[in-house]
Amino acid sequence: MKRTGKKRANLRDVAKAAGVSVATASRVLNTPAKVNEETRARVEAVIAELGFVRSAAARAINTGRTKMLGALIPTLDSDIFAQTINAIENRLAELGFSLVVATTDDNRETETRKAQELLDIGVEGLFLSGIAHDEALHALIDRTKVPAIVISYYDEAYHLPTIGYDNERAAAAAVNYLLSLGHKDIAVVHGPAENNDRTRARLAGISTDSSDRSLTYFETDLSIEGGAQAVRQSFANNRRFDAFLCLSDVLAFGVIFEFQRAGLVIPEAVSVLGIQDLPGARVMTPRLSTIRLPAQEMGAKAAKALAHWVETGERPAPESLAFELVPRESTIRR
Amino acid sequence: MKRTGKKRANLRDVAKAAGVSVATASRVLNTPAKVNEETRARVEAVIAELGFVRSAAARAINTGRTKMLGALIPTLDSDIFAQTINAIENRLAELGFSLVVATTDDNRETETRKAQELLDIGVEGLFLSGIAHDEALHALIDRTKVPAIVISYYDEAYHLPTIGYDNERAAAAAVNYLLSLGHKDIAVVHGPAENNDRTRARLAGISTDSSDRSLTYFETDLSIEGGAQAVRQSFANNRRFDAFLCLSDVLAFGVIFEFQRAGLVIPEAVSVLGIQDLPGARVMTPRLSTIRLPAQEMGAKAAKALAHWVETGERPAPESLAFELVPRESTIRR
DNA sequence: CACATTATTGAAACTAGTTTCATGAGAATT
DNA sequence: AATTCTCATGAAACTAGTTTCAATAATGTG
Repeated sequence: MKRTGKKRANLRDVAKAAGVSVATASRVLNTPAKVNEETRARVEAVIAELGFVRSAAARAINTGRTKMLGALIPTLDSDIFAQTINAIENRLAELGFSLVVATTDDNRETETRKAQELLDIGVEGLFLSGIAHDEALHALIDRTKVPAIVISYYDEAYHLPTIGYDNERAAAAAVNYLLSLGHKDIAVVHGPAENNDRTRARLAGISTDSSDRSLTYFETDLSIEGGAQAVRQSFANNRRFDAFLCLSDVLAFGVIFEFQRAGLVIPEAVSVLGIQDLPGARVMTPRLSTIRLPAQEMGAKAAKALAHWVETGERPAPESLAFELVPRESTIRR
Repeated sequence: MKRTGKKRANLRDVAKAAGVSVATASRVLNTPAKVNEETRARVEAVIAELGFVRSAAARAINTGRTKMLGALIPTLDSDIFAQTINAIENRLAELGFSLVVATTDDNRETETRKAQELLDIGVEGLFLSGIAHDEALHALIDRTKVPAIVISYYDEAYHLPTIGYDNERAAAAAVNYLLSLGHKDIAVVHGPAENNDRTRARLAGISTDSSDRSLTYFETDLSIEGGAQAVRQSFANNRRFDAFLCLSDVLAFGVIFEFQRAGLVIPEAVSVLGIQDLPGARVMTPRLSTIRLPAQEMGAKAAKALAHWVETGERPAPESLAFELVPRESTIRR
């Protein structure tokens, strides 16, 4: 182990320099009201002088508190989680918690491993994305009893509290809107369904039980480029649709860009509908019609709920956040 | 404080149950080779049975290691940092470190406060964005001697190692490219300069010492909407330009969308150049010409450098990452 | 002025591990 | 057979704090 010159000052050093006991020095840090004003001033002066920083580890060992929470998310390299994580971090900072992020690449083993690592470093609670997880992760949560809440998903019946929107109903609202506009022949563009329960729930929401409509599925990368690819594939198949229902705004961006590249005008040539309402959606040309998911609100509520759970031991109730159809310029009646 | 039923098993419990000393139990965890095979098996069985998880805090208190690093970034709610942070987290995970993120809103006091909090919870190193920081933050870093490296910025002379690109030269390359295309009357769109040294460095790189060119500045929000606003303002002033130089891709997106809204065709009506090369840049229509900044590479290198510094005490050398002009469809010779 | 109450403070125990040092048992060397 | 060495192990010290308990000192009450 390295030893960078003189070691850091600890509470004993402070106590000695201030001529008090470690107990009193500790009190200055934790319950200053219980310490005589003069003594407190003296100790505080020494603390400043020595540049004393109390060890979080030693503190945690006694109180059992680390004030850290962990978030397991598929990736940070995507607008989709940015708002949520940002909102979580902001709210958590207000509540005095720190956020440790870990990305899973939508891989369940990775998720379980990283969850274990987060617990190892002492996080007091976990944010999970969606409800598809390894059995081992469930076992880990059961065994350690660590508070864990699920975001981006709402399912009242799930064994962990979920705070999110109902992906299935959001997707259903999306198709219904397109149907209400008279679209019959719809292309559905979605990201990988295999390991992504949010995508699966959305797919479930647009079930094709009626015969007066046709749904054609394009599974692609969950990215702008992925959306563009889906359109290129439809061109290659020489297939025209009334509308493109994109299960995520990023896909819709790619779809629109690719149609524009082909010289086609949205929404006259085809209606395009997204889900999410990313910041770019209302600025792009044409402005993207979409189902707005309250990412920010979700992050804030999830942060508050998990912090409260950790603080009080009271398990929060699941919360369903309302999504909202935001019709803009990329959809038109047919 | 809460007491959730029976408390968690600790090493003493394990030792007692296995009929060994805590020293031996500790050895099973840390230096299993030094323990007799039978004894080890017995202890391991007890560990599994009791569901023992060693406390990271107690461990950290002894070793002084938390294996956590902190990142201070302006915001997570922006594509700009997503790639970098994602790359950092990925690389760090490989190296056995966890990442704690803290957002600063480009506010220096917030940054200093959160830096202190990160140190309080025991991070062993810090990632900072850019070189504009509070004096108090510098003092904190000096005092605690915590390894800290700066990303998104390259300045060999800076008192902390910088790993990033030369914002000034990147911006210079951008103007020079526009000038080389014959553009004389250029609108420069940039985000808030006040608290953002990257923006300031980029502005410095496009100094207007020559008289055969004109630069008109639009300071706006660093967002897609901000870019759109700049264009609306230029319309309101009835002002036409040869080109829009956007000091960030997000601004360029907004600029292009707003021109398209006005029915103008890019690049025929006006050239638009960005800086960054976000994922959407090469997919949008028209594909955005930009200066590519190696965000991913930067994140990976920064992660490696800081981890190495923390592990070995060897301060890394500053690294300048090459930016690259990526001419695409949004610029044209005039 | 005697007694009760409150405010300060320190010694020591305690948190959950790691690590040093000493000891005893075998094994290897001379 | 005596000595040396290695291996396995435990006791106790140590990390850096918090907290309990007891002991003063100071103040208030009757």
